Amino acid sequence: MLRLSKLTDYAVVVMVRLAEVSPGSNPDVQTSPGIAAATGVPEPTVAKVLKTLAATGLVTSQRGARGGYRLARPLHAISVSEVIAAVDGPIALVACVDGSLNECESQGLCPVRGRWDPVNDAIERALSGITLADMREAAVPPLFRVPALMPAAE
Amino acid sequence: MLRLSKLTDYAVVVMVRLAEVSPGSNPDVQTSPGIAAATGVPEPTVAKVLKTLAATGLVTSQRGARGGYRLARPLHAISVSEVIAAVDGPIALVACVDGSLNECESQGLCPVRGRWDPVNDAIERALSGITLADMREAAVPPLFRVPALMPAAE
DNA sequence: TGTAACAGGACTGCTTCGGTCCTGATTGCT
DNA sequence: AGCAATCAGGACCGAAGCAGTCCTGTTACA
Ligand code: FES
Ligand code: FES
Repeated sequence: MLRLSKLTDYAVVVMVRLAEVSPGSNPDVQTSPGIAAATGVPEPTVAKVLKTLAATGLVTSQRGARGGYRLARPLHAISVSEVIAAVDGPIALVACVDGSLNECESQGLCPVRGRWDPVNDAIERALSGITLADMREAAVPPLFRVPALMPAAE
Repeated sequence: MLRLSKLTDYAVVVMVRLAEVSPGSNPDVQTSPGIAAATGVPEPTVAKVLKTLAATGLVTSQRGARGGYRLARPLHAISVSEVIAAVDGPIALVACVDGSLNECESQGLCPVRGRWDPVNDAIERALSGITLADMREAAVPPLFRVPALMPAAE
């Protein structure tokens, strides 16, 4: 349980990569194929992730021929909870989100009504305190990141 | 994402019910059908949950004719993380936990290797601080909820 | 005008989960 | 001793969500 989806991890990878080129290089935006080549993630998948992130406002897009994507905020200003919420939907631990059973609304004695609220809030708080910059720091140490070194997935 | 399974919620419901046993009533243990009738959860499902909890040691079982289940620890000594780990497996946010594949190709360059560790640890810490007693308190007062009752771990 | 790149879906195969049921093993009671 | 109640443990199936791909516009630059 508490297994987050691969898409979320891809989102983190992509956004970290998106921040790697920002410091004043020739292009201020990066294209989906370029990021895919740099990260080793399949192009359609990375495109899907980028579109999702753009829809939620975590990254900004520039359409057209010389278009691409850009981070809306620096890494240290983006929390993990935002990324998870953007990719995997809102952080809801209980199943009462959908109207499977109507007894939850009318009765008021639903066992799951407010039970998981403290847990939910605690997780939300914990995830809000971690930024993408922290995750990059945690992942980099063993081998420094080399662009275009990725052996790709087999 | 971060949607915990219904089984986990059932486990909480069942364990809270298990603690409701009258101190000194006829049986010090409760049977699966009895708990199912008291909670409204289908009998096979509650039996499955109980068996899982018993396998992990969160509850103790008494076999035989007058058998049943009993909490191994009081509610305030059981954290939510234990229940989640018991029902849904270990709290692992990445997919590389099991040896489905040869782990990763090379752990040194794996992007997910240590990246989610701080997040994982933060969630674990947050969940460890909440006990079943806290969840019961949060769920019991549907109409008697007192604003100043929140323990609030801030 | 032509091309490069994003936008936003629809679609499908697959894994996992939720839920049920069956067959033993064990213990108390008659 | 025999019977009944109860747990133990797995097998099984259907449903749901997820991962991944692809297609058809729309926009902007050269
Ligand atoms: S299931 Fe929604 S309030 Fe209970
Ligand atoms: S997925 Fe297991 S180490 Fe990367």
